[in-house]
Parts: sequence; C-alpha cells; structure tokens
Amino acid sequence: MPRENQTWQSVRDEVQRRIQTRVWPMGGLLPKEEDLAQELGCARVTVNRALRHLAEQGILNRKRKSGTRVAEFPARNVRFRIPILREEIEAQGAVYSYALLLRAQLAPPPPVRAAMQMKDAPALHLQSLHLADARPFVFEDRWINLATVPEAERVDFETLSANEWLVGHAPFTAGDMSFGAVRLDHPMAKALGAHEGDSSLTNERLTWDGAQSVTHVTLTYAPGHRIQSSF
Amino acid sequence: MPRENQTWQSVRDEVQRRIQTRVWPMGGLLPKEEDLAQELGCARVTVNRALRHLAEQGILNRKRKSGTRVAEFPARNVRFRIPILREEIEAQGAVYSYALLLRAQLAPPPPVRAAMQMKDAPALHLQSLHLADARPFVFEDRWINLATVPEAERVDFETLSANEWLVGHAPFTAGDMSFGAVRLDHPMAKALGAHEGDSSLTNERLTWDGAQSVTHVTLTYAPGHRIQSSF
DNA sequence: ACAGATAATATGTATGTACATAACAAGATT
DNA sequence: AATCTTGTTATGTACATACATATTATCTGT
Repeated sequence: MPRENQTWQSVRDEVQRRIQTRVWPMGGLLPKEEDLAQELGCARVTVNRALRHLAEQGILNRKRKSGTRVAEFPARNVRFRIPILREEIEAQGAVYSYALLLRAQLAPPPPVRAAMQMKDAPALHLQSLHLADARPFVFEDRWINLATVPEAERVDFETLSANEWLVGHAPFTAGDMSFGAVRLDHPMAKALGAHEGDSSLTNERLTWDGAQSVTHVTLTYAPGHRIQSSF
Repeated sequence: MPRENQTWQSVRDEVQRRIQTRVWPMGGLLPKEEDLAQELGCARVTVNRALRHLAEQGILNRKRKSGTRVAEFPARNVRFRIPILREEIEAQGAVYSYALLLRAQLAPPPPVRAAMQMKDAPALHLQSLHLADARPFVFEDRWINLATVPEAERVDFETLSANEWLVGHAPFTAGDMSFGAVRLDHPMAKALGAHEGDSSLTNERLTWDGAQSVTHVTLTYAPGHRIQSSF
C-alpha cells in the first residue's frame, strides 16, 4: 500500500483547516489517530506528532481513551521570549549600560521572605538600573538567597549585573513569573527619568533550585514599554 | 544489545542536570545525538525528542550539521495561558457578568486602522465591561473588521460578549499580543470603579485570518490585576 | 586566490512495529 | 446499590531503520 509521505506539518495544517472550516466544530471529537492516519495516507506516529503539537498550543484537548476534541474555548498558549536584559536592549540596536544603586545584606521584608520561603536569614539586596543608550530602561530590585547561593556574597556587582552573574552561577530548576502594572512613586520615577504618577509595566520573577529559592526580582520598566508576542 | 528503555523525559532530565552541574558549560557543544543515545542506552529518536523539547524552551540551540549547544543566555520561553474572560473569572470562583457600554459602526482611528491594515471602510466598535462578582474586572475596547466578519453587523452583543461570539464565529490563523501598563484617565477609572491616576495592566490583541485582520482588542484590567505563569 | 561544485555530517522526520498507560465501561462480588 | 475487578480502547512512547535537508568543509578548475 502506497503511503503519500505526509509531513507532520502538513497534517497539522490540514487539521487546522478543518477546524477553521467547521468540518470539526468546536468541542467536536476528531477521528482517532489511526483512522486519520489512514485517511491522510501517513503513519499514526505522524498524526500523533501533529495533534500533540496542536494540543500544546491549546487548540486541541487530548485525553487517553476518550480521544481528541477541538478545544471549546481556544485558550491559546502564548509564548513570550524572556531574554536577559542586555540582550533585550542590544537587540533593539541600543547601547547597554548598567548602574548599581544599592547593595545591602539584610533579612527581606515579610512578603518577599514568605514568597522565597526562607527563615529570617539575611539575604543580599540589590537595586540597579539598566540603561539603553544611557536612558533608563528598567529598574531592578532583587533579593538573593544566600543560603542557596553563598558565593554571591563575595561578588560586588558593580560592573557585572546580577541578572547576568546569576545566569552563569546559579542554576535553577523552576520558576514563576508574573506581569502587572504599578503607579510610579517619586523615587522610582526619579530613577527611571519619568514623572511621579506615571504607569509602568512590572515583571516579577521567583526562581527555585529544587526546593530552595534562588532569587526574587521585580523589574519596573520605563513607562510606555510593552512586551510582545505572536501566535 | 540490550537497551535500557529510557523515556524521553528521563533523557531531558539528565541533560538538564548536566547543564546545571556545568558538565556542559554555557555555550558548550553537546555530543551528537547518536553518541548520546549510545551512552544513555536508548534510541536516537528518544534523544532527539528530549533535545527538541529543551530547544523549544530556549535552553538549547540546535542547528543542522553544527550540532547542539547550551544556550549562551537562557532566554526561556515562558508560556501564558490566555483563556476567554468568562473562563478566567469563573476559574477563580467568581460569578461572571457582562455589560455592553457602546456599540457603533464607524471608521476606526488611524492607529487602529493602520494596525488592522484596512481601508477607510467602517468597522464595528464595541466597548464593554466584564465583571467578577459584580465588580469590574476588565474593560474591553474592540474593533471588528466587517469586511472579514460581516455577520457581526447583525449581532447585538447585548447578552453574548464579542469575546465569546468571535471565538465561535470568526476563526483566525495568527495573531499578535502585547502587554503594557496605562495610567487610568477619568472615564476609564469610573468604568472600572477605580481612581483616576491608578495604574492598570493592558493587553492588546490583533488577530488575522490569512491576510485579513479580524479584530483588534484592548483589554484594560482593574488595577492590581496580574497575569501569571510558571516555567 | 577565488568561485563553484562536491562530499561529509548532524539534525529533521517518516515508517512499521510493539508495548505502556490512562480512563472509561461492563461485569462480578459483596 | 456500592465496590472491586477486569476488559477495552485511544493516546503515549520506544525502537530500528531509512531517507531528507541544511550547513559546513573540502576539493577543483580557472
């Protein structure tokens, strides 16, 4: 029996076409992989890969035994690329620079301490500014768990940003990230070269190495900054 | 020759472990799939799947012939699940409700028209509010391209939100999304039950069906709202 | 020396096959 | 009826193998 040598991408496209043209309505059940493979003239594994890909994007829901259905509400999974700050700035053709504003060693305030799940041990607190073409781009407020990364205590972070040092020295296994908006208070506005009361995008990250927290960062972008993605 | 029946997940974990423990330093070259497969006692395809997965997350860079390297700057791809508003609200245990504030048919303002790449044809303009437990959750400002979705003209959107109607009636093939922050002006603050000058997270989406734009939305969340993700 | 053809190589993917696993269904047991 | 057991089924994944494709390295003729 001749196979027509479909690629998994072509299967994906055909499936998407059938969803768009309502051949398979929202919430509807797809034929099983085996039948689909036979109909399209390819191997089941090829269909499997295509469907798995669409499921990862949130377009299909798959469950063993029950089968594959078109997602009722296409809660698409949008992916944002989160580069290191130097890269983000240089990618837009600007010159990157960095300034350390504060370096202290003390117990973090309760909310941070709770989020990082650490005892009342001291942590390293850093505040710094990342600039694009000498204009403030983002303000970084960071806590580093010295129980997890003791070497950080001996780094001065004057020339190398914690952002980059940690990437090279503190591996992590998992993390959480969130975006929000914040009204700039006077000192933050001053640091960012903006006006008090301006609105900024903030990005909060918490990383873990196993069960131990590594670092907690809050990035406050200069007003007007957006993060983008395509899907 | 006995295979040890590795799963691709176990290969992924082992690779991640070696990256973390600096067995394979940042920017370093990994052995080729074939060798790795032999070393770990599994098939090359299994290694392929594991490495492909890590590359998708931005942890590895792969290029034909050149091989696989540990990403210099681990620009991890963070995925956000973007559900329909009703789902997002009900998922947090609140009662969903919706109110249409404005419905008009006119040519969109230049920035929107440019983004949607439409002539000076009229579009459908909708403003509405989505509420969680009767408290404003997000303000929606939407333009619908009537050249692409003419049926929208005959829908009143009084009870069914455009958010949900479009999901069921206007398929799209691609889209862009961005997040930003905005300072609330007086009318917007009033609509959201907030104060003028408060800071809100905004989410802008533009969807396409092939070369034609479908809809352009700006969501303005109530102050304090954050979007989250794990990685 | 240089441009263009050619070979070598690592990843990418398609196939047939086999078995694992989750989830539901139906039947057996209490 | 409630619970436990046992099938059945569709997806999930592992393997050997073969070939495709992109990219680099090398050779070759001028």
